Amino acid sequence: MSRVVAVTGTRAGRPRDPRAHAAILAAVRDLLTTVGYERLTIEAVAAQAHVGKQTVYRWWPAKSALVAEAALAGYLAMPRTDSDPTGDLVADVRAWIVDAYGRLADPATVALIRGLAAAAADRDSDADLLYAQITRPSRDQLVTRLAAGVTHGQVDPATDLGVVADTLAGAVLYRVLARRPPPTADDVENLVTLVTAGVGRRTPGGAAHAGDTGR
Amino acid sequence: MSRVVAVTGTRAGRPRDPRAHAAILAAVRDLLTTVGYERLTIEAVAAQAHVGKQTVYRWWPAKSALVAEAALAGYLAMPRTDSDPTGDLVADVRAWIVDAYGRLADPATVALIRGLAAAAADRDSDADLLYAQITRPSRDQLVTRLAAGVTHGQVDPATDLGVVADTLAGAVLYRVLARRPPPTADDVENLVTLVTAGVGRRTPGGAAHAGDTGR
Amino acid sequence: MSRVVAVTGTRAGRPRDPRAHAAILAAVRDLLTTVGYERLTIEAVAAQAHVGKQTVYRWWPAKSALVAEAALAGYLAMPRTDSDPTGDLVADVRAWIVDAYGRLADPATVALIRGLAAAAADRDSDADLLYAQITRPSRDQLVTRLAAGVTHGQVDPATDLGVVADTLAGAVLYRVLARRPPPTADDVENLVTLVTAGVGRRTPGGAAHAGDTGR
Amino acid sequence: MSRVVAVTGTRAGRPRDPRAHAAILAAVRDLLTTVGYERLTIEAVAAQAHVGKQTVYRWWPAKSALVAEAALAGYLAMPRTDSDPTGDLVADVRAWIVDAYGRLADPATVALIRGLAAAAADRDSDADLLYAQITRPSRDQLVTRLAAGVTHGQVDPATDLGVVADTLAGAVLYRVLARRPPPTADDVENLVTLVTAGVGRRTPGGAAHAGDTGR
DNA sequence: GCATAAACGAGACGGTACGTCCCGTCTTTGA
DNA sequence: TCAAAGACGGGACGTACCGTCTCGTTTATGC
Repeated sequence: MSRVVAVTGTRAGRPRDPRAHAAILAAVRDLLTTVGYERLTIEAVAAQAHVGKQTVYRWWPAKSALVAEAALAGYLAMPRTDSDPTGDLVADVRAWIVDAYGRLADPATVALIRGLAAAAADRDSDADLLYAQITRPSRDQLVTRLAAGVTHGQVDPATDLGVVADTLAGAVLYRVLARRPPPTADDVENLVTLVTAGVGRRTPGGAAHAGDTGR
Repeated sequence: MSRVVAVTGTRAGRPRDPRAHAAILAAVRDLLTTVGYERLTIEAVAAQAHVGKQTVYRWWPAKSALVAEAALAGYLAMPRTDSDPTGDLVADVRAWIVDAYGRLADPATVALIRGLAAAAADRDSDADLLYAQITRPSRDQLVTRLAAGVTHGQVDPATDLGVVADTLAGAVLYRVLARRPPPTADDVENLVTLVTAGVGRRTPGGAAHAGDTGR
Repeated sequence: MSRVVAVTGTRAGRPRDPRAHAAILAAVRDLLTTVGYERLTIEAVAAQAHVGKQTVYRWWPAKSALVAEAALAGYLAMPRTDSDPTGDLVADVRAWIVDAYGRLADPATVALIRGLAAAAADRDSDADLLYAQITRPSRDQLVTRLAAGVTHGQVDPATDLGVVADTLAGAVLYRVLARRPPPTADDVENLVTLVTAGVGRRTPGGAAHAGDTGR
Repeated sequence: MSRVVAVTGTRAGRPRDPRAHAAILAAVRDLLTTVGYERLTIEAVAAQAHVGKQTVYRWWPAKSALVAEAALAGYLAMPRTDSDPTGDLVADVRAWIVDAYGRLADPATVALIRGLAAAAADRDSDADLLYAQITRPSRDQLVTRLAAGVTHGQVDPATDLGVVADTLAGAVLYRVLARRPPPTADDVENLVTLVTAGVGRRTPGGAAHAGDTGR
């Protein structure tokens, strides 16, 4: 019957069980890989995690949020962190592209990305947050490499590196969603060429390059 | 998506009612716009179209097929057909990009694209078909313009135009799915620069970029 | 798409399946007997009847309604119809009481009566209807016998037979609900005496009998 | 219903809070009146009493026990204790009946009785205990009055007063559960007649009624 | 014409999952 | 040790849709 509220910040009541939390996210990842986003049900998640449905609903408002957190909680294969920029722009861009497509060899990663795409379609509020989270680490890595290119004089300083990174990330995502076959070595090389040429130093005052003069 | 009718003679029985067919597709488009793919139900489609559920199931096997046909049956805003290549590569690419983003001003178009993305995530079988249908008209138009660029000597003949078109389409699709704000004039210009520079004539025999020559 | 309404009274759509209807009521009776009203769940009813939950909810608004119909649909053991009034008031009343208590030997009957009591507690609207249905056949039979008693001059014509019948029915119901042990022969005899004496011919103008004079 | 406390010395630890105890019972009575037994939940009781659920479960094993104690802890309107037998059998019986029905004017009393009936239906173990507790004070009072009638020669000494009292109590309970409208003055009078006549002095050695005497 | 056949609106069917409520238990902080 | 708070695994609730299955009705072909 005491109505005194604790002064300290720790709330009364049983604290959240981290094991349940982790089991739920693991179940989401498994089910996403096996049955896909549309056929993933919260009922199945709870069952597989040996958890009451209410425990899921207590912490996540919707299936999309669940998938989002599962993806962001370290279950999404991340870019290799050990490949630092070499200073060779072409090699660096090629390495990034190869790495990005390479990670798509893991079915769980592909399933998570597709799930996130579907989740984003369901969550107006933070769709761009979700996409940012998916692509940011990769994107930042690419931006770093391009910035090194600027330093080495291989990349035009006027280039908006963000636009380049987003475009490349979009191209990769597109292949995943459209379920295109993995790119061939030629495809990769063409993409490398497009990007490296596209960001190369340009004559001041003109948006186009030497080809313009051939007109 | 609808059942193929035998070429040899018309079968007996009441023929398919085209009014019901159209009403269903219209209901799909409306519901996609208002509630989105995930919350679109066949029950609601049938109710809104004043049609029995069986009439829907008779002609479409799944929700994704319904959405696909709704998108392909003229409900998806198509690229303007009246803008022929001018021969000015920069202007042509810019026109294409502006046109592509411009069509996204229609909420119904955006809803259909998102719906198709979700449907494709659910249907391995025809994901690339769906994406091809969404992006092909646009994509072909861009390829045509780039090919004109080749003719005019503005585009390197070695360029794989398909890769360029896919990359640009992916970048646009990415912005739609991620619900990014509409691109600014600067964004567009940066994208134009990236692409036009990327496809420009290069020194033969090398993947090296324009910057190489300027050094 | 035709909007013409049929002239006939038969509604469109698939008609109600009487087999599902019967299976549900049978399941209710079984479960009522085995687990009792409180632990009877609609989920279990549907499962046992091999029926979808919605089919139950489509026709019955609540568990209480379900139990009510199960009881009234012939699943409640009824009074023997072959025992006509003999004209001997004491024998007739005794026969009625013995019969009433005898029917309580069937566990299903007892379970149904208890379930109806609980259901009536849940259904303000028609609790007295429910009780009337439970007790009416018995009650009417008793009223018939007492009426014969009036004809034979054994029962005071001023007696409100309904009050008598309700009182006796209430006494029986009370024993069921209170789970009293079955009445002994003496109990029955005492009850017979109470009633037969209570309805006996009285001197006109007075509510009480000879005992009054002792005052 | 609450746990028995050892007589030998007070145990260590915080003593039971009587305010919580009382608040719980009050909440039970309120909820029983407002929502009824079926929709009364322990969760709601705890919330309304500003008490933790565990505090309820610590002292009461089940909803029925809670309702039982609420009824017995002075929340059930009791018979008036100031009306002693006058020696006038008819007046005494009439007073008892009027008093019994009069107490049913209080909605909380009616709700408690209905709740107890439902609880008893759910708990084989103490159904008769519950009923005894509800009806005993009333019942005993009636037996006392009838016993006075025996003394005054108005009641046949062979009468089993318990059977009479139970029958009358059952009749009253029946009206409550069946939600019959309050009895009219005529109904009361008829019931008084039935009982007073039924228990009146009879000719020795026969179960026959007053009418037998040919009067 | 008149049978046959298919499509139609309607809606009941056996099911699955939804998101919520409550069960009875457990685990924390605080008195 | 009791109490308030509140998370936990679990079960049932009543609802929404799924995809299927009758119904009566409508609209065509073909005998």
